[in-house]
Amino acid sequence: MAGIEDVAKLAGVSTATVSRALAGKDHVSERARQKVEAAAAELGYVASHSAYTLATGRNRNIGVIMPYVDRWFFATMLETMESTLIEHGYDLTLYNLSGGKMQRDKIFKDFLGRKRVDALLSVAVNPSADELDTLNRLQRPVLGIGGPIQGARSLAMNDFSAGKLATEHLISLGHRKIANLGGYTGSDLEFNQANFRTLGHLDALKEAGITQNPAWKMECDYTIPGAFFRTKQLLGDPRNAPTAVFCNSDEMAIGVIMAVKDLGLQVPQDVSVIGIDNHDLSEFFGLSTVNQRVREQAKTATMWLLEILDDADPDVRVNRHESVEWPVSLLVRSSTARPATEA
Amino acid sequence: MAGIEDVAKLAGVSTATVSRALAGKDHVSERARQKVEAAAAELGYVASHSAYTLATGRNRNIGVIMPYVDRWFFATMLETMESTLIEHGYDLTLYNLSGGKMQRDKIFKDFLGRKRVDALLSVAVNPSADELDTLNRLQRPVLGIGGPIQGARSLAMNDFSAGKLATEHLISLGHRKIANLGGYTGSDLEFNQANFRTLGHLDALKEAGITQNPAWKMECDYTIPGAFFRTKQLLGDPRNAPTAVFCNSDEMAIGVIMAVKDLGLQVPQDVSVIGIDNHDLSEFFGLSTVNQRVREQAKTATMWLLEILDDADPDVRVNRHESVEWPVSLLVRSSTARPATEA
DNA sequence: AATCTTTTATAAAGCGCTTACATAAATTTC
DNA sequence: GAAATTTATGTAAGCGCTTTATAAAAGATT
Repeated sequence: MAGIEDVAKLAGVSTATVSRALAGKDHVSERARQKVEAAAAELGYVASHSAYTLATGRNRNIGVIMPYVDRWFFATMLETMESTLIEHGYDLTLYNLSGGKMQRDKIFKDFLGRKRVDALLSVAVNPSADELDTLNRLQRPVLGIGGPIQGARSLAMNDFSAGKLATEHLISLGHRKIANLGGYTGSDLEFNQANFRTLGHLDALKEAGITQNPAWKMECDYTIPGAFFRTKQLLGDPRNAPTAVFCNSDEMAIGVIMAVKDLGLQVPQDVSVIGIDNHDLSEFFGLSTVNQRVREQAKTATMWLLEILDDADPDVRVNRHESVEWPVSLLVRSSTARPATEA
Repeated sequence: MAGIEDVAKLAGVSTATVSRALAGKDHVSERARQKVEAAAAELGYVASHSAYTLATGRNRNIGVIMPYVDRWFFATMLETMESTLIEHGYDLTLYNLSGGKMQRDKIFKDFLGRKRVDALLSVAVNPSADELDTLNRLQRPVLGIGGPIQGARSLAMNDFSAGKLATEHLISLGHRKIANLGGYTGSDLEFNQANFRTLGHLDALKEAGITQNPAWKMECDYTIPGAFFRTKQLLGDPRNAPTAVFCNSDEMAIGVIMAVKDLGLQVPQDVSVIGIDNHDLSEFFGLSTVNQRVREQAKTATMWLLEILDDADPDVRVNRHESVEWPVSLLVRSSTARPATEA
């Protein structure tokens, strides 16, 4: 494979000139630049990335760390981040935490320390104290998205407010009997940022003076089947059924809609359903939701990180806690309406 | 940040010993190894990856190139590949082609040439002649999965056989009126390997002596909503409706099931439905399908690539065309049954 | 024509590791 | 116990680029 010396020889200049010409820098005559470009093209030369990195200290590579990749929210985030990064000349190295504790440890201990990435995009991960320490030791910008990261910047929607917004919509329609499908509250590492949406929900109920039936606050695994079976359970006894369900995610809301239909009931006539996310399938299901514009969010975060990286001022690149709240909005479709009992 | 010299100084040995000790190589005394390990731990030292790469020529990094990431098949492949790679000490760099033609060109022209990856896992991509050329010039192992790659190894199921298998199942149940939801056949770059499943379907019909109503061979975009609306169309006229639908993917099959229910009909009593994939949601929908065990497939391919990379014989690492067929099997659940008209 | 600027090109010094080769220490063999 | 062998350690030469200091060429100024 051709190296910089081959190009220099063919173009009849020094390697320094080749380097400058190809990097688009000053102090290269037009004539030399053309010769170099022609030679590089002829040899199919592309500068070795590791040599570039070793010489400059720059990787042009961003690490993305997320707890799953085969879920809509994460896959969508990832796809948008990748496109944005490629467009700006950056590679994306994926670190996926779904492989269990040992793998998670390996990623934090061995991989992140290798100085292979210029910065880190951390999507909805909840690092432990040790992991936080590793992150800080990296001395590289870290940007949290989909949830805050201690001691680092973050861009995330306010899960509490989003949950409150959704529930307030239901209340404003006249619903008083409102169920919630939320998340597990297991170990710290498993803690899901989205669980805060339930807190917002509860706050909205409290402000409206509504006392909730404890059976209507259900834990669920954020999947369609999970929500489906929970709903069957929830609506099993018609005398004690809610008139509306707020789900912490659209995927669960879709499961709820399916279950309602399966029971021979109708959405929104018999049960109103609202979720959070604006999932790609939500429009199809006519689901009312809180739109968190995942793609724009991912793009904005990625661009922000790139700006931080480009900043000449090293002080700016030092991490500081600087949370930016990503605005969300209610998106009313056809899955929510006034409760029938009110009519 | 600590470098190898710092560790050497602290441990009271030379950098060569540090390198050998940390790489777990021979010719290091137990005493020295322990001193080095202690020093490395104290300083939080991890070898710089670019220096390692420059010195050894190895990246310990695999490129994964795929047309989408926010679809179940691809996201699942990706997640499994990542876990498998991390487990074996490799990073994963993602190249996603969904960003359009310009981005695709950029990836092939600029990124792949950077010698940043040791090998490439190409998931269901159909490279053009030029792109194939780039791939070959890389002089790195390439393994196709989810579809063959010219001049390279591949591990993939036989889409033709899978389509045939699914349709034969329907025929063996007594169905003669069978529709198919398949893919677009647009430009070469957009060509979807999964479209071959339709060819297998047609072959099965032909062998059974069935002449298909041309209106029952429908193009569809491999999504749930797409299949939903196609099905409404297909079953709109009951006098001219098929008794079974074979879908090139489970996602479409799910859309079909929803549409059938929405029309007040039942699966499988009124319409049998079968797909291909064994999507995570297929069990929930009771969908009969051709199981292609995506996770095992991804893991097998990744391990194979790693073995090729580990092989001392450089001849083995040279690419050759060596297609391995991934076996699939029929998985009958409750969405297929004998046609009612036969009873 | 001689001097001073400005522009363009080069030589060479790293970047932080690995590893072949050289050397020293420990072990075995006669 | 000396020679031969094995094992441990160190020295230094790369790996393939970028970039700083330096020199050469070209232009501008007297």
